[in-house]
Amino acid sequence: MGGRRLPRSWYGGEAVELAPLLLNKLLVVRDPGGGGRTGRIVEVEAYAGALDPASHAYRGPTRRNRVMFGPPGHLYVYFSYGMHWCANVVCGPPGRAQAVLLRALAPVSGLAAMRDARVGASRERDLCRGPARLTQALGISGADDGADLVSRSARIHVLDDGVAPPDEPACGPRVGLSVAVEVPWRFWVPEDPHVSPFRGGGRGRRREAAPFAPAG
DNA sequence: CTTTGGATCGTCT
DNA sequence: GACGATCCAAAGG
Repeated sequence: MGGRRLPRSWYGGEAVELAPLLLNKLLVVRDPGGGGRTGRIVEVEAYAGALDPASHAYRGPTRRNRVMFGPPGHLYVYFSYGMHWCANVVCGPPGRAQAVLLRALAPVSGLAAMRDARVGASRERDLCRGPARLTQALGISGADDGADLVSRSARIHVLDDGVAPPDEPACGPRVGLSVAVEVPWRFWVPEDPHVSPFRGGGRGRRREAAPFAPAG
């Protein structure tokens, strides 16, 4: 599985700028047996910390969100709806609590292990289609909250295998929010079948991402 | 394809 | 005590 790790400095940019650059990168989880599970990132959402009412970090540090307030290049994993795990890449300058939520992957390797972890996913397309599905498929859980993606010995890595991000990533509103509903900080690879379905009315389209600060 | 309702519990007010 | 950065199955077009 070729590809090089990205240095910590790479994660230091603003979430809104980094999110589209994460598209087409590889998310790799090393399994104890020596095998691994890999998916290509095809859908993400940016969350801008204290500036963003939709961010878990909007109201300041808490026990749950403390990892976001630390250095970039770590994983923020949270427990959702009493039964799911979702994973974010922490980015931005330390203390800004910015993060990029990983929403969907195109499975690349370790498909058998993914299927074992997701009994009931009938189609390959559904293995990693959704933020909680992808953590389940790759075996990411609360035990990985705070994991360092940059260190050589890490269990979880983000790799650049030379596939460039889309020239024109699609973008649109983020999914599942009750605030900042119009802010178009969800980014995905256009036409990719592994992107999760949008729920909440309106379709995303190709357009320019809004400037950094939310309009409201 | 779409809509609807239930599951389930940590987190923060 | 209320509310989720969700998923799934079931039912209807």
